[in-house]
Amino acid sequence: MEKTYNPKEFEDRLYKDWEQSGYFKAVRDDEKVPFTVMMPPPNVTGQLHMGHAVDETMQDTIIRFKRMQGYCALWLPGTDHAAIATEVKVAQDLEKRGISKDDLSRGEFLGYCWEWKNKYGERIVNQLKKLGSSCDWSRLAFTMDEKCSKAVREAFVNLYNKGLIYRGSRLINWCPGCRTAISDAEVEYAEESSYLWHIKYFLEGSDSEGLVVATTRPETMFGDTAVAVNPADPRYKKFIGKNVVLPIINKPIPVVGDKHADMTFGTGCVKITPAHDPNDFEVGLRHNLESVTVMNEDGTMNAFAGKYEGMDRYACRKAVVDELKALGNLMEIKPHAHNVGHCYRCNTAVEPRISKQWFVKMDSLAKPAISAVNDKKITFVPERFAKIYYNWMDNVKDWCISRQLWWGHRIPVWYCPDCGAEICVKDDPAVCPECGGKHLKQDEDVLDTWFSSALWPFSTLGYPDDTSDLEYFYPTDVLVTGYDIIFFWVARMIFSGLEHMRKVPFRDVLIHGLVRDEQGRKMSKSLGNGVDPLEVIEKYGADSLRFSLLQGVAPGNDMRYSDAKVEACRNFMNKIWNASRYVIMNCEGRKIKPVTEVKLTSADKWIISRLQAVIRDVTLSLNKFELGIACQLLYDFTWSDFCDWYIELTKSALHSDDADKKDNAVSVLLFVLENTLRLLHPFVPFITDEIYRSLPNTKGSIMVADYPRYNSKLAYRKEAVAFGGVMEIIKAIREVKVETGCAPSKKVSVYMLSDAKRLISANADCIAKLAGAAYVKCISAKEEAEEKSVAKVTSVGTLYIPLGELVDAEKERERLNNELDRIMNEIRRADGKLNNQGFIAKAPKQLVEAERAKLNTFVEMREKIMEQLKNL
RNA sequence: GGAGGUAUAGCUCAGUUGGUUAGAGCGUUUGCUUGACAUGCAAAAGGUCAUUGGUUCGAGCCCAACUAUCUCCACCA
Repeated sequence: MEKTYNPKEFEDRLYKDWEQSGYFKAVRDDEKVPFTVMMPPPNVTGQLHMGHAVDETMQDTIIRFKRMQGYCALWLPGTDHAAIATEVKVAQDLEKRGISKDDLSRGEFLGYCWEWKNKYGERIVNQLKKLGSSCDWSRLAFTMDEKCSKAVREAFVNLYNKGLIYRGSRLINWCPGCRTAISDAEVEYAEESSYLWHIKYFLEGSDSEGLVVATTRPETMFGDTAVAVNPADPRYKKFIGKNVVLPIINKPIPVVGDKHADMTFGTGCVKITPAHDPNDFEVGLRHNLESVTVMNEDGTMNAFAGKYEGMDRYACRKAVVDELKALGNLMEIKPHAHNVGHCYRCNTAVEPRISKQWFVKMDSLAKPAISAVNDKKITFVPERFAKIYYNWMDNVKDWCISRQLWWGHRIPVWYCPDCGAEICVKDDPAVCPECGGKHLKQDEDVLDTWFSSALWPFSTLGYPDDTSDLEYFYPTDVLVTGYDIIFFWVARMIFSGLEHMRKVPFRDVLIHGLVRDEQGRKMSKSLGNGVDPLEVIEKYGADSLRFSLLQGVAPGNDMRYSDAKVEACRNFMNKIWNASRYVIMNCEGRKIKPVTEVKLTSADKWIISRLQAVIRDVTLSLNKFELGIACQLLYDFTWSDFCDWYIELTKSALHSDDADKKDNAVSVLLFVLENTLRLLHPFVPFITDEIYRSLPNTKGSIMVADYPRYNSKLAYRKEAVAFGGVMEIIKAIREVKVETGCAPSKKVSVYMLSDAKRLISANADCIAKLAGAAYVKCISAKEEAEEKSVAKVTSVGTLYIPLGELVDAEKERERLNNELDRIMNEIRRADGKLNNQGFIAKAPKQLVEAERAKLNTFVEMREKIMEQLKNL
């Protein structure tokens, strides 16, 4: 083995080997319990970022853990077509190549999309492999592949036939620059300083009385079909039901009473333009108002604007204001700051526009989806995210599922121009089933991306067919994803699963946070602060990246990425590497025995007991999805307990001439190391397998080894606690050396006055080795120690170290007094607790006992220290 | 406007049914080529756990209020 850990040497090689071995494949096995994870399909818009790396690492860790535990573990990978995002990317890419989307037919454009998908889909798969993802590649899915498309058709037609899908008019966001509808998520709001124009609309038949409306958009007045006032507003109550006259075009419109009008804002009167404002649209529906669209698709005014027809909306605004001023209708202009939506792509101000769209009725779907979480059929981890889910589900509106795009699942509805029929069927119809007409035209729109991703947990397993896989692997077990898509995706999977499968899609939803940059900012393209996981892997190795993304992270919390963290993890990998190197080197020519046949030293019993505790705690943590805690447990055990203590403790045996002792030591070392590697494998798969394969007592890959199980027979509680005393002595000797300025290289003599003579004698060699002593000798009276000794009191006895000239009575007194202060504090604290009647009466007995024992030890130590002080 | 998060060592963060002397990494100080590892070892400094109350025998943890900060949703005629 090389002296330093070099992941590049083995990561790719091991991954190929895993793939060839078929370990990733999940085949139904009725002897085993299934455990299923569906990978949230990354968009094929580009490449994976750090957020994906966290998501995939968590899933891989869980699936590897379950696989080792003997479950039939399926992790199903895939990618998402990401309708609008991809379409925009492809169009941009074509533009760079000098091709305009406008010059292409639908079919031609889709050809380019598939080209794009193949390229980036493959790139994503390669990145997933670099991370070590153990997913079943034979099942790799894509939201637009045949399987998923069939599921989409089925789901759509079923909902349609149930009357849960309908077509209706709605106000949508329209980008006059791109001349396309864009979704709410693609609108970016920015504050703009503008004006609030107060315009007087005269009462019909009056040239003095009227209502003053306040508006930020005077140019839309041609589309006004009412003026609204609050029905509770005493100022305007009397106007409700009367008509006012629109200036310029002199059109009478009614005054309606509607709660939308805020009495405290502006003048309290608001003009209602249902075709150009979402709120006004709602008001229009409530009062049966006409909608008048006054603009063309490109943002210029249309014929309803009369003489302004053809003028740009902003030029028109200015002109209208001027004219109103001239007419005497403009009462006031107030500066006003407000948010204006802009197209995320071309930054043009978005224009609300009425259009016909397809919707899913949400009422009947939402109810069971809410109950499923309420009834704990689905659990969010951490629990608080259930609130976010409820918050959205409780207020959910009908879901607009049509998009004016080309890339996506085309809506399976055909229109017959001959008889006017609307046909929704699973298979493309050749003729109109109503009239036999042959001129059927399919709806031009495609479905919202989330419509297909909502079916992901079952479309990938064969739905709508009744497959054996679907029966075995569905419902899936845990869904791992970021909190940012709880409502976009998680919620939709839940109601879709319940609707189409009659079963929840997963039992647990494990939510993680965002990865931010070192300054805590969101990683984004525009800031250019994104970190490419591949570059990190190249520099530090996949295991280091994986460990750094899991360690020290609480579920659901955001985390910051920093090179320093990955570097620290790389150092940990190096530690594992070198500890293993040490163990393997020492195995040479030794007889390896099962630990049950080894005569165990107290150090052996201590480390084996610690190992059992770690096995128990790591397994518990993993079952609760507390990956960060599990990592910390393993980190501390491996570095501190195993490397810093146990390996050092074995050195005196390994450097001795006693072959039997050496065999024993190596056997225990190997046992602990091998278990540790198996514990670590789900987190850091590469390094653990690489080492595992070179251990003398293993064969095959660690991937398919059993996950360690807690064994109470190997938990030597008493001995492990007693061994703590040995460690305390070692630390005490080291402290004395530092405190007295004794050269670390000087081998001191140590005399122990203690009741635990057997323990100390048995470990005298180890203590000497680790503390840098010549020897450790037990004595029965302090007089047996040499004069001019420094004394140190521990909970297992007093130790004396003769240091001759280095002993400075003054310094010694100070040191002992400091020590005494500390002990006195402890005594006061424990005393206070034990004198508290409430504590004695109500605290658990064990705790009270422990406190008593502690107090006794401290009191003993105090006596000894005071005696030392007297002797000085 | 609505919902939610966070506040613990100089920095980044753990701390999950409330119970040892509140931990880790990085950084800092001191000393070490200690036959696996300087990507290392040893020793140490550094915290009134944002603030104020409350519940409890006992609070970093539970409750209330307050301050700061971040995020999401809705949206401002």
